[in-house]
Amino acid sequence: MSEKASRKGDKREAIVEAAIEVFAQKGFHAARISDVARAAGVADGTIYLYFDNKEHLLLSIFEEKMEFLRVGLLAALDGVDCPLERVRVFARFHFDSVRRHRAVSEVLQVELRLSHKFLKDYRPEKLWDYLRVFEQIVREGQSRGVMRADVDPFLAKWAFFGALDELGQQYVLSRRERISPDAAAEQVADIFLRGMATPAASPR
Amino acid sequence: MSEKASRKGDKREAIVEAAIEVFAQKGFHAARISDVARAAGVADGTIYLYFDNKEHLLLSIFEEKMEFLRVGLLAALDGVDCPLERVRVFARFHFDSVRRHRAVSEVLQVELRLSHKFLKDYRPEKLWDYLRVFEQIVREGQSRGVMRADVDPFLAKWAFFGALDELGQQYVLSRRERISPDAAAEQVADIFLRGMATPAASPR
Amino acid sequence: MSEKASRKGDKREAIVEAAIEVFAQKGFHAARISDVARAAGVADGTIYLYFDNKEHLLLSIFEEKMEFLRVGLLAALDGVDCPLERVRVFARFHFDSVRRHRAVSEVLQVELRLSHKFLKDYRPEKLWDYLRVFEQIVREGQSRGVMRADVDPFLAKWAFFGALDELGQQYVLSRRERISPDAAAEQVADIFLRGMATPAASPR
Amino acid sequence: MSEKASRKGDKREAIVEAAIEVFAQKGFHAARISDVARAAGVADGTIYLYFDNKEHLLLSIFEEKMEFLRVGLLAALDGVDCPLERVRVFARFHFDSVRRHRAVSEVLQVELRLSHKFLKDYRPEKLWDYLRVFEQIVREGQSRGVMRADVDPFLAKWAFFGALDELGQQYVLSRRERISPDAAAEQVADIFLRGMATPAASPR
DNA sequence: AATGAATGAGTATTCATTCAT
DNA sequence: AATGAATGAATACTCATTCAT
Repeated sequence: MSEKASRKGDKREAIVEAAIEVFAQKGFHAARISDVARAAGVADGTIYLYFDNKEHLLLSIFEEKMEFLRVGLLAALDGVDCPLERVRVFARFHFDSVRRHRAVSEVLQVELRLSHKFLKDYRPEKLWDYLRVFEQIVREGQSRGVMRADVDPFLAKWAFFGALDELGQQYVLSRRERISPDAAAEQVADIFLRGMATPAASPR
Repeated sequence: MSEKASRKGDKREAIVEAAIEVFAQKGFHAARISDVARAAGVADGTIYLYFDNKEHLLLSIFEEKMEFLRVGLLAALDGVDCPLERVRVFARFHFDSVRRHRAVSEVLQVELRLSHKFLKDYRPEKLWDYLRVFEQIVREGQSRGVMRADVDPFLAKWAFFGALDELGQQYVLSRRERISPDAAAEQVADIFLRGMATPAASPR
Repeated sequence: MSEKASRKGDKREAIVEAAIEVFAQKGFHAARISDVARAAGVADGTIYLYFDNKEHLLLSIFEEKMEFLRVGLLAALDGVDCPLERVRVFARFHFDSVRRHRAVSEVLQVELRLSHKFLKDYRPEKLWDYLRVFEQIVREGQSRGVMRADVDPFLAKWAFFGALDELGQQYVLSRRERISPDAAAEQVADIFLRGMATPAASPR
Repeated sequence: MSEKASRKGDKREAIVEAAIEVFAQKGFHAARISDVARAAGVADGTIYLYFDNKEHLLLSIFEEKMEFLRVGLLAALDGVDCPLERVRVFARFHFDSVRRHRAVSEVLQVELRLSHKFLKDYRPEKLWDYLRVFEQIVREGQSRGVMRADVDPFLAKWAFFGALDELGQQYVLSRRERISPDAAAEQVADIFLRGMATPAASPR
């Protein structure tokens, strides 16, 4: 990779990281492009060489970080065979990511929801990819007979994500650490695991 | 009630209902005060006789509708004794409300989150009141021995709300009716009910 | 005078006095009609029964207080024969009025100048009447030979008023009492008196 | 000076000059920022690159023009030794400036007073600098024995300025030229000169 | 005469985006 | 590629005034 290309990558990366910090701190709407530019050490106009507009910058963060999350999730699940156990690993991985990348999580969970585009027009394929992993776990659990056949994988997927995301939000937004990510992971895992397991497979 | 008082109430009510429709349709940010005023059949300035500013109008909708929701919930729960059954009634009531008051739900679930103030500064006491009902159900279930003692009522509450809210959002935002509120209610109820029940109390 | 008429006068008077206080305190522009109404103990609309509009209220204050000032000036000058001495009495009377009616002075000197209408369109006849007294003093002084014939009474009048008004403003606006109204009166009187006197009539 | 610097200076200068014309013609309050922008040939937003807000623009005009005035005054006084004569030169210079920069004078004398901030909060140091020249003339005249020792330089300064300013206002605001700046200068000079001179130094 | 709820015109300011250099 | 000065659209809010009661 040439020096120039390297610099190019650096600059784009600097903007993304600066944007995450600025968006997490001030919120997407209150954050000005010039704030991000200053934090990234570039000129305002430079941002537009890498991103179409302010919203696209937010969406790029979303896409890249969700993909990063999905890859990490697959790695965490690697070697875990039992579908019930995989549910627990999923929950643990999610809350662990929230804890380790707090600013990123705040942007993903809070600011991204603010984007009307995201909610109404944008199709968050990367989120769907991430959650499809859960859906697969359920289907596998059902075919193995450890999860109830009358669980709707599609609905369960959104319910599971809602639970993770809401607790993640409460964790990120609460200054006082009223929520332990570890405890949250186990609680959500316990509930969904037992909630979806067949009586035979259910832990006592 | 005197003619005057009646009219006065009507005007405020008209503004609130108009705001719900306009916010649901155009989104809080895109909605202009003059849009709300026109829809309510009042002058722009009149809105400021009843609400401090645009954001306060949104928050007022939240407060009033959440309170309405909580009262309805208590009525729905009235006469249902078993804590496990009460969880199911809660879920059913929630999705029923979403279906019946779609615009309100869209504002509460989607547009409200646009408000940075709501997310960062505002303390949504009315939401907490609504969810506290669930927390009480869990505590009662635990003292009756039908719910596991190692369920954390606080965490379970937010997980439950996250599941309800996420599915509610998917329902409200999806134009194609991929999600049936009835099915969603039963799924969430099933999962949480079984997920929190003691083995003895768990349905087979 | 009937009770009703009396009340009517009282209400108008209350508005005028309230307006003087409010205008002096907050400034004409920053003062809201509702501020004046509250201070006067009447409804907003009531003010419009007595005054055409906000500006007219200010102008009415000006007219009435300037007339009051002119009458007081004539009384103060009564019995003072020597034109040079009359100049001194004028200066003393002016600063004495400023001191005794500070709020009124602030409105007259400061806020009134803010009225574009006053400066561009409005013809402040009452001010002219007040200052015409000075012009007459000069003319009398000239015909008696105690004031120089090459003094232009018209120009001298405005110069004299400018001096009085500027010092009055400095007095009213300075929180720290850097200016003594008494000293100011004597200084202005001394300068104009000697400045306009013939060498023969000039005090040594 | 580089091309860039030149253009940059031009743009700011263009805004200042445009503002003077627009403020003089329509008045500060009636003038819209977009009026100034159009007159200056720039976009509305550009004005905010150089000035914090509308009021700051007015104050900047004041500062710059008062400084310009003071420098010109010192040049006019250069070589004039006698304090009494310097008073006359001051008066002539002032009215000459008013005549030659009518729009500037109108803004300084009339529109500036519209600013509540100017009157109540702002400390017009540049005006003080300008008038301090007069105060120095008086002190010098006293130490040379050509001006009465009982003249208060501070009070005389404000009286003198009041006279100049009031006549300047009457000149600027009167469409019909009822006031000759030359005559006004001589009148004010004559009165203050004789009014402050010692009997020995007083012109016959 | 008095009220005060309702009106709605009017505008400074922000900031994402562009583009000449 | 990078800059950053310049642009200009877009809108919540105020408050003098009105008028039905």
